[in-house]
Amino acid sequence: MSDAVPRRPARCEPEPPDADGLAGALLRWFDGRSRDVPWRGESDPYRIWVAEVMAQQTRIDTVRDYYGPFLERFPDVDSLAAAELDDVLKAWEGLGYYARARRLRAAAREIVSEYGSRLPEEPERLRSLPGIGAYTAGAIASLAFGLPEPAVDGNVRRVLSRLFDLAAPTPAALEGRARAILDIRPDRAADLNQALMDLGSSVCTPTSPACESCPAAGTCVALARGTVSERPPVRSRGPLPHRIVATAVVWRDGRVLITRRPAEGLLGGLWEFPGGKVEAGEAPPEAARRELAEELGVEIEVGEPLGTVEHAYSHFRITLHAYHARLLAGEPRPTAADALAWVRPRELADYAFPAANLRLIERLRDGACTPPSSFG
DNA sequence: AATTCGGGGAC
DNA sequence: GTCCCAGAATT
Repeated sequence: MSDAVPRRPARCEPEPPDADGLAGALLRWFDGRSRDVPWRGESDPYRIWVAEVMAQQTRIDTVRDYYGPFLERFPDVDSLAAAELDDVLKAWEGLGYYARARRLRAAAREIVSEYGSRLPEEPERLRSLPGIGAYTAGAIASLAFGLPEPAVDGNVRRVLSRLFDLAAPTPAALEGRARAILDIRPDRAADLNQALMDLGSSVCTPTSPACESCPAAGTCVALARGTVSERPPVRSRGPLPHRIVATAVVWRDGRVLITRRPAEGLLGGLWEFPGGKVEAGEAPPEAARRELAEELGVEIEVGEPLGTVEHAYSHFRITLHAYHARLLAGEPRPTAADALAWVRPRELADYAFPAANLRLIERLRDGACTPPSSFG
């Protein structure tokens, strides 16, 4: 792969970083650092796999809060494979990207049935499992099995883009550069991968990187050329769409109605209070009545507001208007949702909810878990 | 190559 | 407010 080899520089440009010296510099720097990622020191491939999936697009400090409890709940591949999806999602509640939890469980079942409950070592086989892409396959192969496989995450992409001053590198090009570094010390591939990631998160940061204290500053082409702030390029996004949503907390005999979202798609498999989009020119209570009629086939009376929640997702933001309500006619049947349940307020803690709904549940608890007197 | 898919922390 | 995070899957 020709991309793996740095091109010869034009005259009067800095020497290209030689992978040889670079690997040594990275390892010396890495060896002197405190090791604080939650799975550092782990040798169980299962536990490393769980950590890497949790870490996808998620900060380490966030993963830290979920990692221990998840492993306590699901200590090995077999326990995860045998678990109900609802229970896995509950352990994932608040982490986001809930397809990860569904795929993690699906992959566990495949590992049990196809691999005798042991993760395969080969990157290609890892890559074929649900939820394991190029990065995670390389991370597991190197961290758990010691193979010299690249693991290019967002940090490494930024570090390599700067070290080699690459304006728009393809994934294959980045993996080639990473592999060239690993091949110098294949015996320490895991440490080199982690050094590149750690460097990106602590020194070679997106804005105001600490180049003066970077172990690779001497061979960084972008630093020499003054292009660090342009590597990698930022692509600006447009303004976030804004959705206004109305939801109903329907009470009956001291229980509230919740519905489960379809497994696929946004917030797949999570529970929520039923409701939907407020159409133009529509008042939120009116929207709540219409949505429950359409989705559950019931007529409701909308009562006093429970509160309003603002919440931002990656690609849009919502304003959530919630109201106490009660049934007037009909027995709810899930059509858009794939299940429903009547639960006591304190039992809500047993179900996995999106963050915005958790804010509503908080308010229910502040209200002593009781409906307005008129809805008792 | 572009989109979808969460949530939160840093700035 | 914007950006980005130890990305994967789909189109």
